[in-house]
Amino acid sequence: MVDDAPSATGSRGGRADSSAPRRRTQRERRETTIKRLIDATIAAIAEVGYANTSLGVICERSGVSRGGLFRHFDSRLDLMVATAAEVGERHIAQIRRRLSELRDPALIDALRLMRDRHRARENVVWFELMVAARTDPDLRARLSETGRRFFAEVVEASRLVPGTELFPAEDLDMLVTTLEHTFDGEAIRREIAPDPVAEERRLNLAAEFAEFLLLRRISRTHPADR
Amino acid sequence: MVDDAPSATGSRGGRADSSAPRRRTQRERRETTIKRLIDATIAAIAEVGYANTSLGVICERSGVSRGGLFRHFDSRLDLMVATAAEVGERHIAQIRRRLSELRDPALIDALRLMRDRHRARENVVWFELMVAARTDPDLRARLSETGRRFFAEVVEASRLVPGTELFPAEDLDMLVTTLEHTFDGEAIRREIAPDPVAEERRLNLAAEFAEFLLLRRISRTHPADR
DNA sequence: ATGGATAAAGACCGACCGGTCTCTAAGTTG
DNA sequence: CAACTTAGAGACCGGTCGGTCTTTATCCAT
Repeated sequence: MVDDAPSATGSRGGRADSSAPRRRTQRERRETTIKRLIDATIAAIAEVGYANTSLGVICERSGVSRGGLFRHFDSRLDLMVATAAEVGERHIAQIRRRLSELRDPALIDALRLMRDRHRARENVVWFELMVAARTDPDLRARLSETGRRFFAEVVEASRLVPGTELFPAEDLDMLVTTLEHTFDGEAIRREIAPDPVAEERRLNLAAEFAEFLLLRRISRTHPADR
Repeated sequence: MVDDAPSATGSRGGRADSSAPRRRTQRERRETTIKRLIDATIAAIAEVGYANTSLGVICERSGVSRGGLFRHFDSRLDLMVATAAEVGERHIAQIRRRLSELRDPALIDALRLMRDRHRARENVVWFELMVAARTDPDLRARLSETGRRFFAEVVEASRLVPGTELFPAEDLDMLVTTLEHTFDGEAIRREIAPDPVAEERRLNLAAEFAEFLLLRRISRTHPADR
């Protein structure tokens, strides 16, 4: 029994020992633990899938015990729902950030960005959760609220791409959703049957087609030559 | 101990008792059991998903015991692979059959048929298996062989649609694959956020995209006005 | 009929699952 | 400091999982 260190009364006084586990508030403890749990859940779902992401692997990866987990989440489902919300937010944030980094992006750039984002961890996890929700009524019920908001935000974010202002909301919604499906499907299939040539062709043709739709809109809005 | 019925020597002689379990060859026994197992697996995956389709539920639904199952399949994985092959064949067969029922179908009819097929059991099961394969190396390895053949056959079947002869192989392949992704994604999302209006609109968009590809090709082959 | 092979049944096994419970550690409040 | 609350640890539980094994039914060849 060493009972070392003068029991750390010195939170004040600026002790030089920086390696000692700094004192944290309850709120900090709580939040970092929750973050570690959700991060571990995201990583696990991306790597081994929703079904194989057991509480055991989550605890192992996060370094949090079962007791710690159940302090913050009442059930596995609750943790999964929180994870869904988190990946949704990150996905949107990433899209907005990268889109604004590109100044005045061409359609093809925006599409490529979208495709890349759909191959990224956040969206893969969201996809896994969606697929799991199809056959899990509880998850489906909880996810549908999150889902509708998420879907709407994706469309909203797409408004950052120049040219989209020409589309009425309903058209843009349908178009963006279709692209999401396309890139989701591509991301899955390339795990089994990769086809980089077709991927590139698909991207280019999607851009051309979108361009075509835009031009058509313009010529209808301004029936120029007559 | 009743020891009823004269031990059924009378396979010959046309006994009127039709409810007695007719005598079957080993081959018949084997094949019907296998069929019952695979049918049960298909139904279970469609209803409760790949992960929840345990051997227990398969045995329950099929009325076959564990012993019976393991006589014909060495592992759950083997059964799943066989199931994948079966749904693949059925999917293709259905497409071909329905496509040939429509005499000279318009593009939009073919697309609607395709969409319906992607909502049907066979394709949903195939989709579940694909998603599971992403995070299950064994399943992925076994499915990739089946998959490539299956994907090729889908494209081949699409040649039955009038007009497709105008497409070069690479364009048609890309187009059909894109449509598959689109309808797969739509089929999943409508479980959480159904949107029938957008679905109909999307169908038209798909038709327009196909026509766009054609026009584009023609205008390049015959650089008309100059 | 009889002996041998194949088909099917179901009890059984260790591993792992989600969730509970008890106890200790750490922060908070007076 | 002491009393109290919150955070976290980890042994533990009943249930289910994929897979094995022994036993019985059925078909086939002779």
